[in-house]
Amino acid sequence: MFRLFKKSKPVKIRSYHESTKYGVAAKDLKELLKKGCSTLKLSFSGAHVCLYSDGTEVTEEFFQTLPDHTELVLLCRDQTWSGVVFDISQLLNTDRHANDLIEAAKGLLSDEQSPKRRKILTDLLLNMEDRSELESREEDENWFKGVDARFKTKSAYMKFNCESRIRGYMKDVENTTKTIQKPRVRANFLKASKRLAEMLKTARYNGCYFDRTEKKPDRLCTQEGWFTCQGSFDQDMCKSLHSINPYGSRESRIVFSTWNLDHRIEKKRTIIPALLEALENHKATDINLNYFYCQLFTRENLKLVHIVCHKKGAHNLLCDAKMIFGQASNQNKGSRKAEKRKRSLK
DNA sequence: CGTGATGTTGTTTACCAAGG
DNA sequence: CCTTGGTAAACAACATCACG
Repeated sequence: MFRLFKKSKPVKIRSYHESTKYGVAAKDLKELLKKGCSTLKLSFSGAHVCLYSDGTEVTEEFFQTLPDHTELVLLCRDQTWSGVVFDISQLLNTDRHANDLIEAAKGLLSDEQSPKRRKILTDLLLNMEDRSELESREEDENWFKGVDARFKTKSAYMKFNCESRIRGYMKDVENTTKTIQKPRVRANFLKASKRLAEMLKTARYNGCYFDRTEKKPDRLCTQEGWFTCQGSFDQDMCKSLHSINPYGSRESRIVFSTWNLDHRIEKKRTIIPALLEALENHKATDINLNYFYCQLFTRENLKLVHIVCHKKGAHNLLCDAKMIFGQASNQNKGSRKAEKRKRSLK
């Protein structure tokens, strides 16, 4: 007598995108595909199955030899599953397994000899041990190690850090005053410089850029403190997708200090000389100081970049000649133009 | 041609002084 | 007193120029 019924084999099956596993019993591969496609709502045509663990394709023959409850992945036409690059999305969904993962990585690291593997493990740990949700000194003492005692919260420190960088730019403007020979120009420049300093002070040195507690358009980071590299001055965006959260750990905070606020139109090579030249030939009141303020100190001309995206060579960008003049008499015209430009940039 | 000095781009740190 | 703001010194990478 023929064996009419083969015994069904129970396996666990999941799809490419969803990590939820379903138990399915089938007596052969065809039945598995049929049942699998229906539970996972996938198209039957072109569907195939492989091992979750290492991506080995499951044939009819191979299927019969599988142990019960083997974990399998049901793939559509053209999809492949690499067992080595195992379920990355699950790794990123770390909140649930974060502590286990951290412990596991620390364990591996403790007797790891290969520098490359050490690097990978330490990078993983650096990103997993994210304390960015903590804000005060009491909550995350380690983050504040080496930070002046006057800072009580991370945001306050980051804000100061930003202010101090931007104050440095103002310093450069002030310092050029001393180098000017002609007394008339020098006096004009000093006046302009004083006015710029006033404007900057009113704006609180734009410290809001690094402060995650600031409102949306004012901060450069997310509410959690994530900053994204804006790409080198001549690129629209960063190809390497650099990102960092200095609020996350002491180490990230320190590494963040290597990130730069890069002037697209360069401060010393271009902006300051342009201001100087304008003051040589024109009355101070004819100059659109607001334009210079924006180029020197605001995100209109500043890009936050990872150090590898910070090009230190000449940028060869010029100030907009149309914007340099006409602050008072052409105020309306000028600001309308500025609005127009802003809109067309978006 | 390479090399060193100088000046540009930025950053951090320690320290000082004025003011609430 | 602590906070705030400013300064000076140190660091690193790159561009440019003069010199042997």
